[in-house]
Parts: sequence; C-alpha cells; structure tokens
Amino acid sequence: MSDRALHKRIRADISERIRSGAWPPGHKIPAEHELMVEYGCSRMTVNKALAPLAETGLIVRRRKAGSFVSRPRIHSVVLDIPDIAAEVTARGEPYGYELLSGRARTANARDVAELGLDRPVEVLALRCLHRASGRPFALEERLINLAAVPQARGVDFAKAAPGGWLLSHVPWTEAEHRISAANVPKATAAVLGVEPTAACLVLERQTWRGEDRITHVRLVFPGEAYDLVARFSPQGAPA
Amino acid sequence: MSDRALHKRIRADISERIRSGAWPPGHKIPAEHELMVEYGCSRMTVNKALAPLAETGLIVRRRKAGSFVSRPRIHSVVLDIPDIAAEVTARGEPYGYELLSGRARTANARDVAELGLDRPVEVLALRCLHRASGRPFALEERLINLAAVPQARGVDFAKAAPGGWLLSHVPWTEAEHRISAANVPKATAAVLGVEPTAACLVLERQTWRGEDRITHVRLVFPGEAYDLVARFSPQGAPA
DNA sequence: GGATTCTTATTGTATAGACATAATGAGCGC
DNA sequence: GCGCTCATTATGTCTATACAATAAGAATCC
Repeated sequence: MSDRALHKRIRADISERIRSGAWPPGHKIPAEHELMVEYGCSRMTVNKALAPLAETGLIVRRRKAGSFVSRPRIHSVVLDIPDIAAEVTARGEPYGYELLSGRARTANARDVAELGLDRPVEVLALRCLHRASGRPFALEERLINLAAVPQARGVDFAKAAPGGWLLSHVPWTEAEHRISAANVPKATAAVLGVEPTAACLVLERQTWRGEDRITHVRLVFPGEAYDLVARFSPQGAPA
Repeated sequence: MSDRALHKRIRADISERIRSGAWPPGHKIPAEHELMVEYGCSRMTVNKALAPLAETGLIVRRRKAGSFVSRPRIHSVVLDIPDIAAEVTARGEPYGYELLSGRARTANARDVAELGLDRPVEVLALRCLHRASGRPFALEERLINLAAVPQARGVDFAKAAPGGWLLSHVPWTEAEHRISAANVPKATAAVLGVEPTAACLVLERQTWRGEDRITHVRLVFPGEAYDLVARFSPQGAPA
C-alpha cells in the first residue's frame, strides 16, 4: 500500500491521524514547509496532498495561521439511492415491473405543488409497481414535466421503468431527496399488500435542470421490508 | 464568479458541461494539451483541475486513450445526519432534553447483537427523550461499549446528551447508518405521544474505531414530523 | 492471419521557483 | 493602553520542465 503516489500517501497519513484521534479537532497540522522536510518532497506535493482535505472539510487552512483539524464537522454520509431493479436483482430475487396507470394531463393543483411549477403545464402521471419474487416491493408515483421533457410523450413506459429511461435520456443538474415514514392511504396499502396501519418508507426525489422541473417521484416501500443503508468512509480512508 | 482560481474554473466548466448534458456519458474530454491551449495555462493547472473529477468518478481517465465522461454514475447523495439539538434550534423551537433511564450492565443477547460484540462486555444503556417546544421530537436508545469507552462511566448524561459528548470525546473511524420506517412498540409510542399505529422514522447508527465497537444508537422520530432531506450537488457545482 | 514488438500519445507524478494574498503579531505613535 | 502601520509568515496559485507509466495503434515477423 506504500507504493501509491506520495501526495496520496501524505493525505492518507494525515487523515488517518485525524480519524484515529491522534490529532484532535483544533490540532495544528505541520506547516507545508515542515511536511516537505518530513517527507523529503517539494511544497507542491504537500499542497496537492492537503488541498483536497481542505476542500472536503476535514481540515481548515488559514493563511499565516496554518492548517488545523476541523471542529467536529457536520455528520454527513453518502447514501446510495437505489435503482430498484438493481437492488432487487442484487438480493437474488427475480425483478418484476408493471405499469398500473399512465396518462398525460394538465397539471392539477397537487401536481403543481409537487413538481414546484409556476403554472399548470402538461404532465405525464405514472403509477408503477415494482416486484421482487412476485411480491410488491415498491410503488412508484411519478410526474414528468412534458414541457421540459417533450420526448417522454412517445415512450412506452409499460415496457421500461421511467426511472431508467429518464436517467439515460434526460440530463439534470440538481436533485433533492426527502426520506420519511408514513401511514399511506388505504389504496396504496392495498396495492402494496400491507395493512393500512403498516409503516411505509417514503422516498421522494425531485430533479431539475437549471430552472426547469424535470420530474418528481415518490417511492413507497412497504414497512420494514426495506432499509436504506449508508456507510460513512471519511476522506482519504482506504476502500 | 470568474475570479476564482483557474483550475477551479476549468473544473467547474467541465462538470457544468457534463451535468447539462452537453457532454453525454462516454464523450471524450479534450486532452490536457488542448485544454492547456484553450485556457492559456500550463498542463499542471489542467491536471489539477481534472484529477479531482476523476477521483470523484465524474470522469474516467486512461493513459494514451484520454479522458471520458463516466457512464451514468451511481446515484448517490450526501445526507446530513442531524444533530438533534441543532436541528430543533434551527427550526426556531426551544430544545429540551431528558434522560429517561441509564445504567451500566453486562450486555444481554440483544445488546451483543446490536453492538456487534463478540462477547458480552459491560455496556451503558441509555434512553433519552429530545423535545421541541415541549413536545416529544425523538426517542434515543443508545448503547455505549464501556470496554472501548471506559471514560463514559463518569459522565452525567442527565445534563448532556450522549451524542454530543461522544462526538467530541471519542474518535471513530467508521460508521454505518440504517434508515427505515417502522411501527414501534406501544411503550415507545406512548413516550413519543403518538398512536401505536403511527409510522415512525427510525435512524440507527453504529460507529466503531478499528475493531472496537463504540456505540449503537437508535433514533425514533414520530411519524411525519420529520423528514431527512438530501440535496445532491455534483462535484464542482457552485454552492 | 495472428502474434509480437515498437512507437508514441496521453496521463501521472514530482521539482524548483515565482508571485499573489491574507492575516498575525510586533512595533510605533499618540 | 489604544489604534495604526508594516514586516513576516503560511498558504494559494501558477509556470516550465522532467521523467515515468501505460496502453492504443502501427509495424513487423512468421
């Protein structure tokens, strides 16, 4: 493991010392000049090692003052939002997809609110059911803004799930996810084959490109059948 | 915005073209030499711009072949795991904390499973209630491995919430989070002041340092009172 | 044709030097 | 002591150059 590039080794060394607690928050990190001597390299190399640590917030750098280990930073993790087909397949279960309903319509008040539109344009409203081993796995309720994605009009979503089609055909610049728990309406519970009182995990995603709203999707997972798992691996940690 | 460092501007330009779809997946990115001419800078500067893009997976670089926009990358987001006190205060509500119970004991079978221990050591089991404007906001069920964190024995968790104390006193190297929806036991529902049928959002976190298990915490949020929000901001995007 | 070798384009890494920028802390005037 | 100025120091950025590593593609040999 010591055959990697020097600047990466320096970075790994430092982040290791921080993560292990040897250098607590607030601790002063040796100056570039000192590290340069310690590792017997040029200042550019040291700088290349430290710059990303500063960018990701593990350390704070101040001119003249020096570099310091950050105060306990916001506790953030990377969460992989599942591609449902991949997720089901990864569990070794056969994946099934079914389009329950789908039609274009002028956005109603609720559509406008969910998509965050400023006026009621044409939208495509879809309801799809994803299955694992035949059993309902997730209900997808999706709105696609046809003003922003007119080419979605000609796609047959009975064959391909809209998530995958959108991902590969429509670029987006930003997305917001919302994760919550909810007791869902009776109709939804019936489709998912759970009791109306069962807790469901609701994942909502809204994407847009520039000012244009692209799509809004709500994925409802039946109760305790599904967990979102996020593993935190701090900057510079070996895989 | 064009007064930032050149290598950051180059990086922003490129990631913008990728995110906007102008450069689709698989598209060949101009060689370092070309970008060097385009921006009138040295190759080092171009390299400093591109290297982080490769590290975060937005692009793939191959010697002799060139640099290319990655195939639809894994759909991952950064999720800020809340510090409850900060979260409540940020909403403009007064924050309240209460220790419901706490005692040291030898780990029982369930403790062993939750902490992932290999033998039943001494643990500190805590139940705490977090309030917003007096109303229950979250129930915290926490186990602290006293074999790994002996100094926790002398702390009065009636005054300070264990999360904050651990964060600032005990370094950790890895964490795993699990987010799910659940119908909680009657006793839990009663403490939270919700119906036993109400869906609750359950956030579990387990942290460890090296091989040592540090703590396991389960935060139960009453139903739809709380959303986890994750905003995706691709590499190089302006804040 | 197919396997092997050679050439070369392209990225990876590092150096030494230069100037810019920001902020600390010392010195100075009052 | 207080406020101002200024030298100093550490980081921020960039250049020009060098050599290494890799793999694509061309040339060669059989």
